[in-house]
Amino acid sequence: MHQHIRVTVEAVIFGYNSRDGLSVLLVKRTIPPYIFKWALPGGFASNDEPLEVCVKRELRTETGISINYLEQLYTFGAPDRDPRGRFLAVAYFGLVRPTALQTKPKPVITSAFPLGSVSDDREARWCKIQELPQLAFDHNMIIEKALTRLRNKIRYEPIGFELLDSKFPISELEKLYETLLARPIDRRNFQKKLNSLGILIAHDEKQKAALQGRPAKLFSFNEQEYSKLREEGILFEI
Amino acid sequence: MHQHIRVTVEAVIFGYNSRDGLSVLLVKRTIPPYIFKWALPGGFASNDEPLEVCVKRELRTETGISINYLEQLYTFGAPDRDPRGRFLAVAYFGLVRPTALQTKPKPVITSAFPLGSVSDDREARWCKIQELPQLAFDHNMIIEKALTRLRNKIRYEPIGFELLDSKFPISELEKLYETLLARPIDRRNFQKKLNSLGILIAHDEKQKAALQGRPAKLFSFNEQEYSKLREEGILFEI
DNA sequence: AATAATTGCGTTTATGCACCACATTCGCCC
DNA sequence: GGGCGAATGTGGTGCATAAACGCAATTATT
Repeated sequence: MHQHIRVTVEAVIFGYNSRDGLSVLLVKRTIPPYIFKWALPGGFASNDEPLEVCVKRELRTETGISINYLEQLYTFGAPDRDPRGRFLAVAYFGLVRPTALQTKPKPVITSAFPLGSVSDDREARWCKIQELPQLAFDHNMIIEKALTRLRNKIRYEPIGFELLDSKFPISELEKLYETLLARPIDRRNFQKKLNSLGILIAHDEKQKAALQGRPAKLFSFNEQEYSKLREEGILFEI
Repeated sequence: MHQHIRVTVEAVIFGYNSRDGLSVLLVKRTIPPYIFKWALPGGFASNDEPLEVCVKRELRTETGISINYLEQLYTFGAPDRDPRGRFLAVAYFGLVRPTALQTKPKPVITSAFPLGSVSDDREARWCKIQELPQLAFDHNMIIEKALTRLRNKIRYEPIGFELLDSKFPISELEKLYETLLARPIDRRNFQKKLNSLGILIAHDEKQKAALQGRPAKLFSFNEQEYSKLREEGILFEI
């Protein structure tokens, strides 16, 4: 008997800012099944492209978002996960900087919505992780898996930086970790740890427009130093 | 244009003993492409089964090995990874106990061979990871990925136990970790750590047939206690 | 009975983490 | 301008845990 399995790629894209916490990028479906339901951006895999290229293309056309980090998450293949028949979903997991969060994600097909407008027929949006609606297919489960991966991975790989602007105050990084790990972190020990690792580059600039209090120094992630440490077997751990 | 992507499942099955170190289960291909080359056990995904069920079935029919732990590893989808056309390989990652390593893996496929027969033209075997030949397709790369996963995972999840007999001396576990992490571990601290976690059950039995030296007490993994600790947020770390 | 090998348990030293104290630098208000 | 609130930068201390090391106990071998 001949094999008949179709393949889609899906993307769980996380964004973060200190006001809203963690958000996920969603698109509204325009065709059945699950028409008008929110879903993960994604679509059919093409016959000749690498899977990762497919995801990036779908993301670009469906949301116009430029991603900062992308890795494969998991392949979902339950026989009944799609009413149309047997579908594999190769899910990816991505991160964007806060600047991408501020701009409204918009399909490139339609002309741009004015920034900040909230129209009911919009087709892509950021949704806070705590406020996720019921999504199409098994997409809630996919996000759950991506969240678990994110929470585990930031503890031993420096991917948290990918969720912040390239220059950031340490307190921002700390708040990010507190949000994701759901536990308080000692400000001073956190700073001391990062300083002793030497994977931060201090800048002369200072944070502008702090709401109140002393403006913080800005830092950026020292990728060179990190890969050097990695080779020496010293690992990042929070 | 219509999508035409076929799907296979592949399994990287690891076995361990203190004499040979880590080994991988291989099967010899009997059809082109790569005919007579060694490859990972696997095959076409069926239309209506969950992927994991497919892998287990293929493993049973191709090698007769009973596996002890199985999880999804990664989906390989480079457009040129199979000369026959576009193929996705959903790779799984599994572990067996040493008893499975001692018995020669044998295909149960054809009715031509009686079940227990061990013919010289056998098509499945264990291969030490240091002695891997060039395999069919991208299977060397798949094993590389599985190895990385194994080495990382044993550090924070108790899957090392799945590579040992259900009752084992602590020194066996320690040697396993030394082999996989490729660094020496202090015997006494290792033992203390496991004892303080309380995830080992001590047995009255002692190791039989030690080559020399004092026979060691036998222990087994306390799954109940481990899942209890897990719920309390205390995690396993070596 | 001496020796080698390996296990089991204890002691000391170093490191990391929770917690405290205080100076510094900004905005804001009087 | 000076005091105040709020947040950042930097130093330090005590405790718990991990790393490093010592040594006796148990077995096979000779």
